[in-house]
Amino acid sequence: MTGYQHSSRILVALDCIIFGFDGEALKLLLIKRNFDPEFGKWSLMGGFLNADEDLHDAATRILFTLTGLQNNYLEQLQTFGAVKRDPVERTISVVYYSLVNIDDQDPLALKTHNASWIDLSNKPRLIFDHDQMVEAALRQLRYKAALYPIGFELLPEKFTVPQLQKLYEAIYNVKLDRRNFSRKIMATELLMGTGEKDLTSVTKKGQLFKLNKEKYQDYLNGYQSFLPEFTELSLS
Amino acid sequence: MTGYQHSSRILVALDCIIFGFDGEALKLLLIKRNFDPEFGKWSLMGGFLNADEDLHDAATRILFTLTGLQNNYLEQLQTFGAVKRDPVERTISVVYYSLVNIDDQDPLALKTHNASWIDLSNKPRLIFDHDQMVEAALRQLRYKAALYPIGFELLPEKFTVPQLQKLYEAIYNVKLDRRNFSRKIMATELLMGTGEKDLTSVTKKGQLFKLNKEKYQDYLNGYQSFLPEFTELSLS
DNA sequence: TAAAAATGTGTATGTTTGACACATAAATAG
DNA sequence: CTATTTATGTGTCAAACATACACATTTTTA
Repeated sequence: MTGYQHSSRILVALDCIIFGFDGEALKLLLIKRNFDPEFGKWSLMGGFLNADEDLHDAATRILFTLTGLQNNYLEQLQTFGAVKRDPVERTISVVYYSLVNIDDQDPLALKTHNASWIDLSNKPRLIFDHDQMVEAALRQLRYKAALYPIGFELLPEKFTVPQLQKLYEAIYNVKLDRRNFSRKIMATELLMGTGEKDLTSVTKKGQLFKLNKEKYQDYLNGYQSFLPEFTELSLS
Repeated sequence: MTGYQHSSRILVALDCIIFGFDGEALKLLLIKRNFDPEFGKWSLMGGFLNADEDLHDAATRILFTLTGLQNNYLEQLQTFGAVKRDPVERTISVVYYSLVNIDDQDPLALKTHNASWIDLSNKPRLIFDHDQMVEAALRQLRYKAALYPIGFELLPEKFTVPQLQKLYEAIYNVKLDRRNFSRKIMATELLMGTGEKDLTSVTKKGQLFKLNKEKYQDYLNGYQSFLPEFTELSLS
């Protein structure tokens, strides 16, 4: 609601949780701060909302600054607004999370911002309430990836079924049965065979697939759900 | 992220989507504005964030102002931040949604604010981007009610199984099979029989149940999901 | 070249969902 | 007050799905 007598104006920040996948584990793009406040500590990438900028545009800008990427999956997560969350000044932070292909981003931009990809399992303590943000983002990723096939945003354009399985095992931190997983994925009709084989990766077997874009859109639009039984794994 | 050179401070509003259930249909508590701007039009209840106030506390305050209720289910939904969403001044709005027992609230507070319960199906056009907010809230309610038994927040303390079924039919806008629904609900072990029968409502039959608080907590904590097959209905 | 590991396809079993039958209790119409 | 209609409570069955596991083939490694 708006239009009431104005209360005080408040600083609006954005923070981005950036997920990647290296074939084995889920990774986060984190910053070792070479600026104040909290110099030397780890944090998420963030920035402030400009007065003439849409919220989503601001998130896109911040993501672009760090990765050089522009067309990634980017979704608003939640807004954190405890009074003392930032000890320096009262600031609320609108948090976004993004899924990127870890191989695509700009290494120079990473170096400039002193950023690196960290295994989720090795995550250092982050400043302020950033740990809570990451926790919430992981929960949201787990929920969303169960109903929509957004996991593909973390993979290269072409990938094998076992690669995809490893991704889902990393997201949900479970071991899955190869045969059942394959059958289920194939039933979605989301994959199109390329005829090629994977010659690049360490494991040089397995047929390469890519996404069927139309089917993919159908799933994103919610005409059917992706792996609904995974919602069970999304809880807690 | 915080601690960068400050950009401009921005007005932070909150808007509340308040859901109720009258035994037949899902309802929204809406305001016919008797103040500017947009005098005479319908909107959500809202207000501004104070500088010394946690975000969630502000939402609680706004909900209390309108309903006189304090311990309702209240969850943050999303933050709306398009530059021109409020034509008067740049304002971002953090949106919360709440589930209340429609019989519990303070009729005086409603009158004071010119608020009334409106059937979701009869919702008038709302100001600004409030229609989008309602749409997002309904989607979130549908998702959440599938995995967690939060629907009970909309019912009185004691209720019958058919009442509960009507609620879920209203939330998901579907017709459900009485026998299958009953079986499934009973399997959750969430209901405790009171031995009483419903003598108050129009329909004077059916055993009255109340929530098993411990089981309820287990479900809220995500140790198991509530009606997972409903996630299918949450999509789109 | 042989052994080990990863891959692709297939089958059987238990559980869950969704469609439907029947009996009983309560409300309504005459 | 009684008959009819409506709402409620419990049960059964078949189809769909999830899970567990077997086997043959290909690729990698020793």
